[in-house]
Amino acid sequence: MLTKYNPAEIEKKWQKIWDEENTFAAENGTEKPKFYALVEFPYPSGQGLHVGHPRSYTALDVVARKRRLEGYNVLYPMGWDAFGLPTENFAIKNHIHPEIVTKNNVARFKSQLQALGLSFDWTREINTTDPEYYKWTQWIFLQLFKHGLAYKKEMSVNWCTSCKCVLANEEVVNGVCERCGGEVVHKVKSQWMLKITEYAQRLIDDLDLVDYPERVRAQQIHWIGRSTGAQVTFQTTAGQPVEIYTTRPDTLFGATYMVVSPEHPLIEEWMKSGVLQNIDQVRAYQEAAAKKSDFERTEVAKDKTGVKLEGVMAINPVNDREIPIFISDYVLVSYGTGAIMAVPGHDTRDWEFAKKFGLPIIEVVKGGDVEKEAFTDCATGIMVNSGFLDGLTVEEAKKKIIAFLTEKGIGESKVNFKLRDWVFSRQRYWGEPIPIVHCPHCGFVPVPESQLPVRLPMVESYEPTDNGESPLAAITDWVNTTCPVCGAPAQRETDTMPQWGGSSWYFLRYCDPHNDKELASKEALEYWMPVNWYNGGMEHTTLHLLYSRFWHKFLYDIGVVPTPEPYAKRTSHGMILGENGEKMSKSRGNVVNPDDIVNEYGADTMRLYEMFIGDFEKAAPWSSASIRGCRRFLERVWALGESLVSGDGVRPQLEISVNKTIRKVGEDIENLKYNTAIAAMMALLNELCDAGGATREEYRLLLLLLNPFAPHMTEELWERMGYGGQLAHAQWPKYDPAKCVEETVEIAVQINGKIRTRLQVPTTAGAPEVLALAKADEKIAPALEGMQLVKELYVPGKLVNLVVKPA
RNA sequence: GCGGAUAUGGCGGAAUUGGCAGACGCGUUAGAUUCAGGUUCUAAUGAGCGCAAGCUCAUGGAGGUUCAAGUCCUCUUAUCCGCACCA
Repeated sequence: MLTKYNPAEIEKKWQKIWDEENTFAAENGTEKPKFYALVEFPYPSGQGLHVGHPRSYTALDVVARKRRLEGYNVLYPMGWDAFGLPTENFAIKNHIHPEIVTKNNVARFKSQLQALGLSFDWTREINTTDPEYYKWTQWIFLQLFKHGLAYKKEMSVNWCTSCKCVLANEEVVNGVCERCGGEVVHKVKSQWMLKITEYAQRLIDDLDLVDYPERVRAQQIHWIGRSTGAQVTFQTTAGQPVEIYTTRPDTLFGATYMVVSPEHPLIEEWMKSGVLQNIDQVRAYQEAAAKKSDFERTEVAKDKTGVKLEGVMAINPVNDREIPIFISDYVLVSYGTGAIMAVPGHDTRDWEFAKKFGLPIIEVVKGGDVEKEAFTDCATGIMVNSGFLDGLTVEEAKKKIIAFLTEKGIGESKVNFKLRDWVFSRQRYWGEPIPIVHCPHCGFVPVPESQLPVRLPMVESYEPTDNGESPLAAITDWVNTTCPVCGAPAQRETDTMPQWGGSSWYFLRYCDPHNDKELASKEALEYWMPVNWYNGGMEHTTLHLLYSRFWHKFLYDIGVVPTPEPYAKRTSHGMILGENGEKMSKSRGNVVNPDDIVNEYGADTMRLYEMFIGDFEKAAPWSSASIRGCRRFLERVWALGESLVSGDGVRPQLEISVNKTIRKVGEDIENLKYNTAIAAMMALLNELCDAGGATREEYRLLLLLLNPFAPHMTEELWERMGYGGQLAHAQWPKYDPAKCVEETVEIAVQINGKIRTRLQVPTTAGAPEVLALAKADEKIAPALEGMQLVKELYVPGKLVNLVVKPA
């Protein structure tokens, strides 16, 4: 063969062949076992591919390629999550239509991905901005609407002043916009909402049905934030009762005041009815609270503020004591009932507030010093100053008080979630139009399914407006329509969906991407779902991952999909950092462009390096020095093929190494341990070189093992060596467990836990035999002289430990 | 503050149920080859002591359990990620 390894040439060659032959196309409706591998489809940004993308894509490509060799029908698809703000902003700035921008970006991304030799089934490529795709995104929205899970609500929302757009709670990070870092303020707007809260419990419970990493599980559970407590009714001197929520109903006797959020609706009533005496003061506080941005609100979270409501008192239902009512922004209108009973003795926030406003602090659980700080540790305490609860433990008191409240009809046990409903409206152009018509007579009317998709109108200007209206609102001949029910003049909904819409079900579309009758056929879904292995970033844990589980559960409930969960197994890769250990970013100047790496070293080296860089689940800094080691390894593999040694099959002295490597590479790939799988292949290569070269069969096995990582090079060598057919259609090698065991093992011999010598013993030797050998050893025997043998241990295949003491 | 994780050579990282710490790679050093340089090959490479056989110390820190601890327990420090007035 005697040619130099030239990745540029052979990579192009094989990419062309794979493309022309559709080598990696998945088949619907075969008898073969299926395997559905999925990676998060990218947002085709203007910057092109990042070196972080291939880490995830290559990892599952390795799995997908291995599964194919193992005889599976593999679905490993790719597509584009192409709606979104950066495209729209770029389009506005450069006066190019977002559709064109998207097309260009997709073309660039696709060629970059293809240059990496990823075995995606490109016949199933999808694009969320394709009307044939978003038709079904809209269809799902209509089903949600018809089942009462999509509703419109006047509410205070997060408004990004820079994007000029509403954000979901999940999109607000540290009080600023997750995407652009812009200031987020509150704005009261009428918004489409999705009732994800209806699924809160199931989104927690069904985590037991799937295989997710602990950190993902924990983060989702924490985000959903279930708590159990009680809702209790407090009467007031003004007449109207106030409902409060507490997780500590046992401390009810210690409630010395009440706090309601500044937005609590009862305040308006008390103003109107005239019972409230300090209206001006209360108004001023409400306005100040409303004006604060999310950022300020979290910044100044330390110091408690508030105003007492003069003229109205609440009545503690267990002892009929009148207690004052305050408003304070430490109570959130959106959680629980927007009102709390304050127990300063046993809640830190209440304690701070009570100290500041000079309110009484009553100890109701013994064990702390409530004058010094709130005693919140409820596990140990015994109830005091609590009437009929005195002497009980906290747990007993909780049960007893809830029984008491329930019997009197003034309270009940109650579960609350931190999870809020999903704000689903965006006031931007480049998104799926929400398929609803506003009719003055009929209200919100769904667009008939036969009229889907509601296409985005082609327009000249799609700039966001300062008044908070969608740019679509200005396109009157699109907005004005007729009511599908009564035929009267009506108007289209002008808000669009958030980017999370299209990505909440895309994995279903891959099963049957060209279906124009359904989002995917029943047969296709039953065959392919659930996704067997889904890899993606941690940043999507509380956004995409939660949203898509919610949509999927809904679709399951209405009989569209066959599984309660979309993804059987989820894994998460670590980030690839810049060479300086910091996150890669343009401003830090540490960005590595994958194109440059492919050009300089080839795609196979790039793939191999990204899999070898470190623990797959952890962040790892890029190293331009280390990547050379990967290229060197491939060159050595190449060179090994040039001088095969004669011999049939695997030579006896290499049988064990070869079998062990086959086992290790296979197992490591399944366990996300790509780095050690590669290390094992490197070790085998070293051994083959030490043995003077590889036989034809040994080399063939090495190429098979390496193929998922370096598919082009191994395919080329497979052809040159004439192993027959294409490697892509070959069979993954099997190992013989009997041949993974050496004939002799090296045993460490310790005296009192310190290693004295090493011994070769037959693998089959039993404990007495090995111990006898050890004790007779020339290094060990003298050391045992005059000592008393207290204990002798033999760990099979590992070590002997002789415990001695002076006789 | 709460939740999750991490800490091992100069660097990235290995290490089944507790059982020989540092696999594999990078880097470095020496030598060989080629030479304009890179490439390639061989050897060495945790630290300290020793001519050597060898010894001692080493997995963020301090204790503990154990014949045996990177691994288990307690405390502690640092870093990263997520959440954060959620009653």
